[in-house]
Amino acid sequence: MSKAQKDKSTEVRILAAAKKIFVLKGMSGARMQDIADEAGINKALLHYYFKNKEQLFEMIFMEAAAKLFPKINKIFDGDQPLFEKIESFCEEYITIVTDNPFLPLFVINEINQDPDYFLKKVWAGKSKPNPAKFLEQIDREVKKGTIKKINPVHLLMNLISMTIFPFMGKPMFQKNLGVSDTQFRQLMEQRKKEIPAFIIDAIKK
Amino acid sequence: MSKAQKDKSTEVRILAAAKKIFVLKGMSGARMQDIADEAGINKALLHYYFKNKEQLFEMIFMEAAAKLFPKINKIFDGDQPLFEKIESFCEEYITIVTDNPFLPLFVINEINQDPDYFLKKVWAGKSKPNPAKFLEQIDREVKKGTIKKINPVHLLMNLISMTIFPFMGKPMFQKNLGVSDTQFRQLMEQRKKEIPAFIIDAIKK
DNA sequence: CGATTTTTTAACCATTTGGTTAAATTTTAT
DNA sequence: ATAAAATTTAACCAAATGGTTAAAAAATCG
Repeated sequence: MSKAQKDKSTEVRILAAAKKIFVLKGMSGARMQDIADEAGINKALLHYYFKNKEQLFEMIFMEAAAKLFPKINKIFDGDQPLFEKIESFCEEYITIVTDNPFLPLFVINEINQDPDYFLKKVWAGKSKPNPAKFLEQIDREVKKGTIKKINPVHLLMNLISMTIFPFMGKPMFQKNLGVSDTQFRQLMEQRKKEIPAFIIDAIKK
Repeated sequence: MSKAQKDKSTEVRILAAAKKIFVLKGMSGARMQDIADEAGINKALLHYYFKNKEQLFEMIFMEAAAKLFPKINKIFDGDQPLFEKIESFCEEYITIVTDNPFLPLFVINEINQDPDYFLKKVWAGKSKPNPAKFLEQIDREVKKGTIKKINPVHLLMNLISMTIFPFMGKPMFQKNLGVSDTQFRQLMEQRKKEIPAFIIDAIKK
């Protein structure tokens, strides 16, 4: 059992352990025994708390999705000016993901495994991202002449890519650039300002 | 048909099938039976050609890595001016990945599973990316005053993120933006020019 | 044709894995 | 103290899975 977990309640410990293992290994790579070990309990007790792997996985996945998406939606759907929206998105998203660095790859993987399951289960109802408003906002700024002519979809992709990808490519970047964990953290912290500045430089007239 | 060609045709079918399954499901999610089915043969023959899953996986992974990395290295290491390098990278990389859309997620996943294995096996020797030259080149341009002041690492991350991520997030983007496969292909084609233009707008003085 | 190689069939094995069970033990709360 | 709940132990099961085997059948080639 990892010492960070020994004082928590059993159910919380299991969920934390499951999150760690699932997020690290994915649904098919995760072993119930690994989760039990990580939680410092045995398999029997694990099944005493959670019926089966699928149910446990779904809880973890939902929690992950719930952590990643609603805040984005709120920003995209909000009434801030475009540049402020971009700043808010980077700020909030990088903050979340810095504390949960493996979530993006985990979620992207599971979406790729079964896009429809994801659509049905996670985006059932209100939590579904609605980038329409954000896209229209970009379009309006283009037509007003405030920013350069750009396809809003590309701008959206650029924003999301620059914000998310470095976390998924962390080991690659680290091995390649010789960056320590602390340095990586600092880089991501910088990107909260760096990305908005970069984008605004790219599109402002 | 000669003996060697006969061998090769079945072997090639197996490799193609293995690539499809591994890249879709990952190492732990892939089933040998699925690969055999996909290749239109039986499990016995599959093991007649390939000793075990690990060996097969390694061949596929190496092939994938060999497809993705050496070309990048050549561009980063080349003698083109900075802006041309950025253009070449986007052009060539998007071309490769358009024909192998699942490779990036596959490779990123396996790197995350075991960064050191990757380092040792794939980047053993010359094929290891060496972004140093590219980074220094950016630094020189900054000092020359040709481009705005920017941390070269952030610029590199931005370039790679914008180029690679949309392929990994394809299902997400498609579900969210209502984009068909053809439209997605067109978008990626556009990004060959869009990303360099975006970056150059962001950094040029 | 006859020898060799490829492929199938079909059974089989060992291990892993998700999951169960029942009894015993420990902890917690009343 | 005692009942209830939490936890362990340890064995077990069934299905999935990677891998093997031997013999037969089909294709290939000299």
